[in-house]
Amino acid sequence: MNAAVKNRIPGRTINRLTLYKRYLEYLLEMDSGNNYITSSELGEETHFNSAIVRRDLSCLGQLGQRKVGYKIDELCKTINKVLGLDKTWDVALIGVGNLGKALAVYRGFEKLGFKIVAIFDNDRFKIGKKWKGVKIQDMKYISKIVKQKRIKIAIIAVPFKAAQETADLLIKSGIKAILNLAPTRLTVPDGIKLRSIDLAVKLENLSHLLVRDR
Amino acid sequence: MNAAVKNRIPGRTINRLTLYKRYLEYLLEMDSGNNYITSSELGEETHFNSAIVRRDLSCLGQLGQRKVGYKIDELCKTINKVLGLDKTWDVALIGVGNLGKALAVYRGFEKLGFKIVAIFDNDRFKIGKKWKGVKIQDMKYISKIVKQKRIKIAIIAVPFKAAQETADLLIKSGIKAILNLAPTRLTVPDGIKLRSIDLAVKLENLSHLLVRDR
DNA sequence: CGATGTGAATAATTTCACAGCG
DNA sequence: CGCTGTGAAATTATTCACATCG
Repeated sequence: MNAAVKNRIPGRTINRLTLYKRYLEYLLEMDSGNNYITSSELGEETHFNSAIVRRDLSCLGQLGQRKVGYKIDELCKTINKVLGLDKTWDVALIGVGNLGKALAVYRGFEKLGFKIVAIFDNDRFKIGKKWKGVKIQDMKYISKIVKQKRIKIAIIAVPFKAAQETADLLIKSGIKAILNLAPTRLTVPDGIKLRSIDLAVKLENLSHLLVRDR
Repeated sequence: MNAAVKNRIPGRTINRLTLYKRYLEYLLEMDSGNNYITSSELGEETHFNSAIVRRDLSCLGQLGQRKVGYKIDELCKTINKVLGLDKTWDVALIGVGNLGKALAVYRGFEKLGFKIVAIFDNDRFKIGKKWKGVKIQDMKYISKIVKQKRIKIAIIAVPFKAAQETADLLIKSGIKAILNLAPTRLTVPDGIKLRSIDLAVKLENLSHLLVRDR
């Protein structure tokens, strides 16, 4: 059934890899002169136990050098590869409310390797406008353009009532991964990757913690 | 050391409670006529196993009725109480870039019980403007106003370079819980609640999944 | 020596499966 | 009967602790 189960890296590990990598890139940018980093240093910086740093990194192969640590640039490159960041991903953004707009103009994406190449909305006052050089198009062209450009990743930033039908349409058009920012649980077929950012979950978690501790 | 460790509800459970509650509220709004819901129905809807739904809900006390299920309105009320949502929380928003603006004008918050009562930025072109009736103020007044209004929750939506110092200032001013939207790991003292929303983590998780499965 | 990599121990979370009860 | 609530098993994740090796 599962073809690709050799050495599946745990989901939590993947999340931490992003955080490790962010710090490694910061170090490289700083050019501190230090070429190596130990698991304890990396752990301290990212607030994880050094043992889990080592176990996480051991998923990537034998990268460390005893007594020295991990070579920063090499480790960084390996993590990027595992995260699929050795290429740039074309991304479709659906919905240009304030949140969508925030994403559309956010420059950080491209640095990470995600390039918004298509933007859709169904507000006729927005259609035709450009954000960072990308024209906002009518949502009725989603299927055509996603297919044409072979886009694999989409960000859904539409109102929650429209989120599921948007997802369905995207998937029918060939999208393989969805980042859902609408505050609703999406249902997607097997094989489609889905991650959600849910503000309410985070906020209510905080308020719970506040009342829990008196 | 820990005064409030009687019946601490697991963090994952708390996250799911938000999702259960969202569906329950939807049902109440629909007024479908059905007053009860079973763990299987709730689980199916929220994509969780019915056993974990039952275990989660059992943390709240003995709420279910055998053969019938859980009374929707009662369950909803209990969850809200546990999540600290039986009152409205005043929230401070720091940073009115696109992301901050998206949050400032987002009407969903208030419905959840979070009211943005103070907005700060240090861009003098933004200071003085109003968003949804709340004036944007100079960040130098953070301490004064947070103390004055006794605000406990803050959302940080400033550029990542300013995030840590903003957090430090907020905490010194009496903030007890922070939702961090800046793409950086914050360090906060014990007792301060911190949750982060990290777009990069989510996106890179997706790209990893795409390359993992071919 | 001093760091990694990893078995083994521990902890946390989820799932199974069923007793118990209205 | 049909559901909840929950022991017990299974699974997953983290931490300890140390053999190993450059």
